[in-house]
Amino acid sequence: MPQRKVTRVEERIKKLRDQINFHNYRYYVLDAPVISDFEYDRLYRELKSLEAEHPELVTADSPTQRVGGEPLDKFRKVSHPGPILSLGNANSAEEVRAWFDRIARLDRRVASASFVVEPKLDGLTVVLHYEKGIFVLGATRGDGDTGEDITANLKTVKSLPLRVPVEPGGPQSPDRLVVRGEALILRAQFEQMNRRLEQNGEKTFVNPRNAAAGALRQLDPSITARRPISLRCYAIVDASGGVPKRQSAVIEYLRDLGLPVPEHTSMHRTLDQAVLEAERWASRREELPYEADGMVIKLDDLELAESLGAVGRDPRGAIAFKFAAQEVTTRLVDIGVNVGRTGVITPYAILEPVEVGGVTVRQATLHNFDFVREKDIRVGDRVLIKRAGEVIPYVIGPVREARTGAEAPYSLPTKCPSCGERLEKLAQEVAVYCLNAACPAQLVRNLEHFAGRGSMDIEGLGIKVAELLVAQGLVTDVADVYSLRKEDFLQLEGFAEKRAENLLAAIERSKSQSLARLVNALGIRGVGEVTAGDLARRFGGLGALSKAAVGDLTGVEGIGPNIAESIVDWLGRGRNRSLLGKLRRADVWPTMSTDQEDAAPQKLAGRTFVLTGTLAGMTREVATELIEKFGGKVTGSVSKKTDYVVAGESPGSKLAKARELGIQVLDEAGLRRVLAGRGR
DNA sequence: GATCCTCGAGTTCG
DNA sequence: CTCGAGGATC
Repeated sequence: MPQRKVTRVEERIKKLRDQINFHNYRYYVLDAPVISDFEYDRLYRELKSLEAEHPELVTADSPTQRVGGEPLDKFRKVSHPGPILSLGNANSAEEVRAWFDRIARLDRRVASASFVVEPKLDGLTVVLHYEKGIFVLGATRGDGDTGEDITANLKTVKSLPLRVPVEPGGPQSPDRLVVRGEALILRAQFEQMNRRLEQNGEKTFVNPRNAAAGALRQLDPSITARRPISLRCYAIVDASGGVPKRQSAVIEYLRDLGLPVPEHTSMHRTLDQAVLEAERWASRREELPYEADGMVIKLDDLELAESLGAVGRDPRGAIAFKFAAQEVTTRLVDIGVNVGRTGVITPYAILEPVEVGGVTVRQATLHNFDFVREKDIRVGDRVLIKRAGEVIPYVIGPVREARTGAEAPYSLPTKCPSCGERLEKLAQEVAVYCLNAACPAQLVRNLEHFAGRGSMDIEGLGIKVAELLVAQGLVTDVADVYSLRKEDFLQLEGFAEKRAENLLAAIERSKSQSLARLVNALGIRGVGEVTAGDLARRFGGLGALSKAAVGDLTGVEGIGPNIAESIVDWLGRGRNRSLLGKLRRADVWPTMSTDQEDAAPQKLAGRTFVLTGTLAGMTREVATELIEKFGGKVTGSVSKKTDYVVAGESPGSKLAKARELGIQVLDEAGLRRVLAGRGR
């Protein structure tokens, strides 16, 4: 080979690679890009075309080589330079202190040691090899001694630098540097990915961990490249030169080399402070950008940690303070069915009781029968239960690997569990219905709804009492509550003088509820609080409403042909006409004058509010009332049309959405200012 | 006709 | 809170 001089093309290629690597780092590691996506694309395309013209200049660390190479037959085995250890677990602060006492007895220096606390990332452990600063090999953890070579897949991970240091001028990497990291998918990206998969009718992933692990074990790297894998590095496994001897310095050193490191690591002078920090995160785990199953407490002094040795695979110098599990498996004992107030039949899971996120779960909804069929959930299965930030636990799906073969596919119920009527599946609907208008289960749910908070608000009439009243035959439709007498209640289980009197008084009070609430209370399909309010304003009374035709109803905002049809259908049924008659005779017949509500100046007219979180000085109901009093509107979800989002304590996803859409966020004081007409 | 928005309905444990 | 579906809007 004749000696070549460095050509202009070569220089340009090198410059482009440096720039692209730098911008990758800004974008994927620091999350702070300095150029637009458009400019980035331009650089990338230029490099790509130069490399196409000069294939001899393509190198392994070129950013264009992230996706490349042919699918593999299988992964090559790789020996790790040292054992990739796991971690001992502690499930409580006491267990952490016990760990500390044990190691303090082994070495007196522990007593005055500092600790680093970092999230215990729930992803796939990877081992990354850099030779002379170039990424040459990436492996899975495997059994801790030997892993699999997944270099091609890891190269598609954008936050993994193909060369370190990324920026010149920082610390230099030793000739050989092997780091330990975690490949994972950020929560936000996981959700985005699943939404996209769902839209395309593809199978979604159960959780970020499985998705990440699955993606990295693909033999075809182009599949991996389509998954939004991220990386966090937190330890040095091996190095040929001097590297920091303290964990806190290691993190900083890795960060300075341009490697992504975990967010929210912290240093503590005492164990107590470290434990406090770990406990603090236990209740705020949702704020971490990725899933973590605990916090790791490590001795900052790595030489001291090393000298303590290990118990089996668990090094003594660190411990994982586990969060209460938010994802567990348990046995599906049976599938039960509920009857809703509209007659919809919904399945629910009866589970072997299991702790999830600090509470014992025995039951969980299965949404609808399509869900059961799609996930192929069978009685006897082990199922994965999740109870994330929300309170409500739900079944994610069966663990197919744990099947014994005895589990039979679930078949739809054919009869109503309450009245035995044949169930019908209406055309074009997911739901299965019990169409028996006199079905006792439906009546119970109807009565519960009628007495509920957004309806007639009868205190003391919940589902238990509703069940008793229906079972005793004291109530055959919701209007019957107004003809109940004290003696009726006294024959019910758990009722004595006082309770009967209280309930009767509550029923009496409910007679003066507004027309809007009464319309809502009737439980007409498709008519809820909002629509009931619209109907009340439009018709002013039940008399006028019951004479309405489809054409009159579709004139009301928010009511289209379907709901109009549903209302007319409800009004036309004999039992409902008799129900209305009973209400009238009981003098439960409110009216609403059209101009009654316009007392306050309508200064918020046309403005839409969304409430999230808990307000300190007022309940959400009060806030809603106030906003509506001034002509404003309160809706449940944030959209472009939302004017204000009012955020209280521990707000939900709506706050994030508001930020995303650039909608003004008010705190409680801000809401008061707006209500008072000051500021905006 | 497609997309965006809003409403309704169902939901668990302590 | 989240989903699905009905309704409104472009």
